[in-house]
Amino acid sequence: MSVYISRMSSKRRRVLMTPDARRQQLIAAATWVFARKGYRQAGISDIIARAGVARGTFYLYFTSKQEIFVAIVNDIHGRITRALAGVDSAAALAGHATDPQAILRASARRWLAFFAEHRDAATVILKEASSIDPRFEKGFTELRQSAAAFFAARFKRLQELGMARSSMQPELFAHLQLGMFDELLNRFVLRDPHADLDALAAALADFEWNGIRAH
Amino acid sequence: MSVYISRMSSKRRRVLMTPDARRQQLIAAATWVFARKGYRQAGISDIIARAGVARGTFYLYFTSKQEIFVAIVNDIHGRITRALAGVDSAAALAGHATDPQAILRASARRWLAFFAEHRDAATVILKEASSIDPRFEKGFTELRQSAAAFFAARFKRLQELGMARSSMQPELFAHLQLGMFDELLNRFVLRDPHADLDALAAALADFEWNGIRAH
Amino acid sequence: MSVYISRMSSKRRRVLMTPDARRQQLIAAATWVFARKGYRQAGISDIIARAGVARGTFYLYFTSKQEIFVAIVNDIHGRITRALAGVDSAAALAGHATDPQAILRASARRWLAFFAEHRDAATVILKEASSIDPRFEKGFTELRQSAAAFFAARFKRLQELGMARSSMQPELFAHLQLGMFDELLNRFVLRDPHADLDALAAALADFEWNGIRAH
Amino acid sequence: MSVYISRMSSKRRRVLMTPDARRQQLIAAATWVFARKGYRQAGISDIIARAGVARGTFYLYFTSKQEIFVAIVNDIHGRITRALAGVDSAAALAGHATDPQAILRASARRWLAFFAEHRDAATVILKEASSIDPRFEKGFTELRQSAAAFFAARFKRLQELGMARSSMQPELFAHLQLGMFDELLNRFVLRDPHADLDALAAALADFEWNGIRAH
DNA sequence: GATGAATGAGAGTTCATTCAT
DNA sequence: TATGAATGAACTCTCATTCAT
Repeated sequence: MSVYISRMSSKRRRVLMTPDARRQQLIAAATWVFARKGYRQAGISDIIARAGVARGTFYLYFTSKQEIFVAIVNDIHGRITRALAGVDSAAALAGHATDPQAILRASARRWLAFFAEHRDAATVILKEASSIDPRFEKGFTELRQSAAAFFAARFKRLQELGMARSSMQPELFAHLQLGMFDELLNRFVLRDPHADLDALAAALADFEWNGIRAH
Repeated sequence: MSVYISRMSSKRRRVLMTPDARRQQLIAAATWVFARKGYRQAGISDIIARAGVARGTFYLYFTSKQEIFVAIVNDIHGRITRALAGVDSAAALAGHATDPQAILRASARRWLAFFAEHRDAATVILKEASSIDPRFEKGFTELRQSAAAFFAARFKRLQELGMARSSMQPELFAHLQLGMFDELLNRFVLRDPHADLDALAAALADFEWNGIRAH
Repeated sequence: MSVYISRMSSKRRRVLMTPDARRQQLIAAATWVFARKGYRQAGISDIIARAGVARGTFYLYFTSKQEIFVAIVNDIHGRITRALAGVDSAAALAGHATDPQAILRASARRWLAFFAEHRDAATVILKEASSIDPRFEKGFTELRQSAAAFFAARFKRLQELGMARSSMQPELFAHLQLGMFDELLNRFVLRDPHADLDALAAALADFEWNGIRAH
Repeated sequence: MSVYISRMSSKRRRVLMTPDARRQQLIAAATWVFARKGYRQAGISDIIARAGVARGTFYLYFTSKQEIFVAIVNDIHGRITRALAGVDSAAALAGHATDPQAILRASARRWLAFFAEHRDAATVILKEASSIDPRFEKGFTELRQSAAAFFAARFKRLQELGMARSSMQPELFAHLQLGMFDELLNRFVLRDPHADLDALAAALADFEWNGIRAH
């Protein structure tokens, strides 16, 4: 029965695209699939079904499932790196240079927005980052390292300006911040398209700046 | 090839155990395996090899790979629940009731120690918690919920005592705390058997209590 | 439609065998298949269909198609080596020690009979020996080397006894003999179960001994 | 990846050729490829890469991979047929008409030289001749038949002249000769561009004429 | 004519699960 | 109860062939 159904629905119309466009299309499809099924659970079948191409087409652009995954991670890494460059200068330009908490808030807001915009890619990263597959270890480590280094550097600047306590280790703080981001993304942002990013960013910055003590 | 080897060297001695003991033995083996390979990478072969049991025996105790995974999560959930009951009272008993930061520190210290003691189980949880598999969603959600609720409740008590700022939402704080815990465990505790738990707990409590502002 | 047919005819009865027996059965099936289809053309499907086992069963005994091929070649190599040991002594025992042509004839007869008995294996060797696949190069080279060395050694003995011309290089003669054997097998023996091996062996020995000159 | 490389470096210049020239070019490329990789290992990709032609172009000249293979075999068959016509007359012209061994030697020398000159084509024939593929059976059988018939006819002439023993069957001798040729080509000529063809031809003729008996 | 992106049947392989012993 | 040989659906990947440009 399913044989007949597939026979009827198949006979795909051949659609030609430039290699670059097809590649991007496949990366998009794979991101979508990986975000929903996870790397191992997802099959090439899912990806090509989503992209609407034949099996062989996939292997015209990527030599393996692994390769497209790396391509996705690199793609995101690139976007993040580019975004990173803009975050601080943008925050500074916003004229809050003298208000650290405002800087923290603006920065957090931008990060949350960035991942909200790249929901699927962010999901892939968060879901698979802890996967044990050693073939991907490198990509994820670099990604996380980049972020941690960025946060640590910014914190150090605050310390040098005498604004942040010098008793706090920058690297440790960077990781705590990463952990909080992960959780906020996982819990609130990625699950809810209408999450109030402003409120989350404000609360986070407030906590980071003041702690929980009632002064 | 390996067939011959096993035939020659093993010829497993039938070790009789009570059903409960067998079950526990299998859960322990599976925990060890899942922690190292991840749920999907790990095969039944790995588990039975570690347990020293035949293939069929596994299915005498668990109807599927999925089921033993759920059993592991439930097992841990139980341990955590039991541990949770002791954490606060223990902290209180320690006589720091009047020093909130000390309470936070002692509590964090206990949590870190708990997971350090259950390294493999903790690894399984952290690695697979973000797995998308909806069959596991429930177990993980409950686990996390339990922890979040516990943290939120404690924070609320601090607020009621006028020790913590009332502008901070308990639920949000609970999640931030969870995120920081995850990261500390992942980055420092689970990777390093000799991690300095005291220092980590102290730093965490200090940050939670004071934030990063230079007062 | 074929779906239904296969559904009806499938549901294989599960037949248990000892690993050794199953292994031999698979080697036999693969030899049969490779002899008829050639290594690359033949699929695992053909082998398991012939053996009447499931796909997975094959991989229980061989890790790859390549491996079972090597197993076949080794199997034959072993048989040949064992046969080689018997050929000459047997020929000598036959009491023809003083009649070189009779020795050549008896030896040829035995060789032809050996390959006639292992028709499929012989076919595999002859068909695939010239295959370019470098993964099999070694096995075949050894096989051929063994045979060539054996022939060369025997010829040298004849020379030392003053029975064979010393102007003929043993190694070259060994190869010429191999070439003739190949052709006889290919043309006459392997294609025709009723080939007159006595006649072929006699003609070959006659030619080797006397050449074609009318004395 | 290679996609980018080829895009950047190639952008193939449309080289216009007459259909016949294209066809020959493709046959040459395929011969080269098949000789090195074997029929099944070789891909259309290899052939078009060697020919510097697009995928579709190949199918403009040959309807299938199989067809170009047949074309190669026919091509060689034609060359051999043409060469055959010249061999004997040439040998005769050389004035050795009265010395049968010299005729054998000269003939062998010419054959060896012919295949040495068409090394790749010869390799293809020898490697694939034993391929089981029934689609190619015909071509190879004809090829071999032609050669065998030629050798048999010449031998018969020697017999009629009373120079060769009449007890030797011409057809059998023809095949023995073919077998020896195959082996010499395979072992010595095709592997070594500097093989001493004179020596090989002399040794072969000597053996054929005199056998191995010490007279 | 010529191109090369696209196709999809079919290959080899894996592994959770079953069942004869 | 315990065993481990056997199963087969599902997976990743290949490549001769097609066809829109």
